[in-house]
Formats: sequence, structure tokens, C-alpha cells
Amino acid sequence: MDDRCCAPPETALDLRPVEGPDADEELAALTKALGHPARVQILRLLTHRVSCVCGEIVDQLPLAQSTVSQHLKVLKDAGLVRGEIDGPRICYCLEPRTLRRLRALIGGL
Amino acid sequence: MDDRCCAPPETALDLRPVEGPDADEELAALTKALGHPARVQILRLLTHRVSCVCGEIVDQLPLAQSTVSQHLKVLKDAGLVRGEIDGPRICYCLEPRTLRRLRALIGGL
DNA sequence: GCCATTCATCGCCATGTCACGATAGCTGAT
DNA sequence: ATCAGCTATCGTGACATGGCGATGAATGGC
Repeated sequence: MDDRCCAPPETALDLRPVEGPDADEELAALTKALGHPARVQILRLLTHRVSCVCGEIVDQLPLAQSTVSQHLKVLKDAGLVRGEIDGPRICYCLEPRTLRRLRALIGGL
Repeated sequence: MDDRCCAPPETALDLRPVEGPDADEELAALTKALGHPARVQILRLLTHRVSCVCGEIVDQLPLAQSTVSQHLKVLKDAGLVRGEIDGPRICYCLEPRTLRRLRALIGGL
């Protein structure tokens, strides 16, 4: 249950600035991706189960499979989540690097 | 220029939980409010000028006055910003309490 | 090869967001 | 009282988002 299926720990730190036009755009994109209750819940699920979850997410949310898939796409496009193929199913897990980056950007406010 | 026009320092700390359904909704609402480049820029302006800014915000952004006013409304409804009437103009300033809350919620991920 | 499972994608519809100009409400000065 | 300046709100149009069911593509097992 808690075997990880995707992540290399990825501990390199991010040296990009937390201010300026690029940072503003980046922060806006990340918060926009997070700006929906279902997506927050998905991220929360992924933080709680140490390892990656696949379509169990669908079972945990009161939404259709296609809707959940769209939300996952938003999170993936924002870089907050990564999906890797694991046999017939797909294994999603957090991208801690991006989460750290988000914290840094918000901290810069 | 750096005379404050609204804020009582407001240092009471927020004891509400950073997880659970309510926290999810709250985080989604706050990040949604932040999820637009113009609104990030507005917040950034308000952090940089120590005091509150009023319609100078309009001058700093490449947007019409009505558009900026709408963005300010979004930020105000989310509690990230406060506006107080100051003579003929309106003085906006950050709500550091809400910003701290946002940091706490993101930290809870 | 064939089927069942899993997930992504497509259309579709309803609703929300973003931008604008125009208008209305307040306030302080004349 | 009137006028000028500042801001909020309204109405509108273009576009994005969120939700769903249906369809498609890939995989593992039979």
C-alpha cells in the first residue's frame, strides 16, 4: 500500500526568484490549478496515502470518472502531480518540488 | 506615503484546523481568488508599498478601471484585502491575517 | 485473437470568468 | 448648489470552466 511507484526524492532546491513578472504568472497558474475543492481534495488524498493512488481517487470523490480525469489533467499540467503508467492503470503521485515552489511563492507575498 | 490608513496589527493567531472538508473549501476559495496574474500583481503592489494604495493600482496595471475594481472585489470577498473609505478615494491594504491563514493551509499540504 | 478493465478524450450544455465602456453614487472643493 | 474626481456597479460579449455520458486507446488475462 505504501510502496512508491513514481517518485525519485528530488531534493534539489529551486533558486528561481519569488518575485517579478514571471513569478507572478507562475503563482497565478499554480493557485488557479488549486482553486477548486475537488482538486484540493485530490491533492490531500495524495499526501495522505504515502504512495501513489490511481483510480481510487474516483471512488473517494462524488464525481464521475471523466470529471476526475479532467481535474487530474489540470493538476498534472500545473506540475503539481505526476502520473506514471503502471500496468493497466495509472499511478498518480505528488510532485513535492512544485509544492515546495508554491510554498516559496506564497511565502514571498 | 507610508502612513497606514486601515490596519490594526491584528496579531491573534488562527486556531482553525488546516485539514478536513472546511479547510479544503477554504483553501480552494483562497487560491481561486489568487488564481489570476492581475490579482497576484495587485497583492504584490500592496505588499511593497507599506501603506495602502488606492487608485494608483489602476495606473500600475494595463487594465481598465472597471476591470481592476472587479479584481479588487474578488480579493476583498476572499478576505485577502480590505478597503476603507479615505475621503474621496478608497484605501486598500492587505489583510495579513488571511495571508497567514493561506500560508498555513498550503503548509498543511 | 478476444474480452474486460482502466483511463483519457470528445461532444455537449450550463454556468462562470474576464474584459470593456457606460453609468451612477460619493465626496470635497468651488 | 454645483462641479470635478474617484470608485463601484451594470450590461454585454467572448471565452473558459465544470459537469456528464459516450466513445476510444492501451493493457493484462483468458
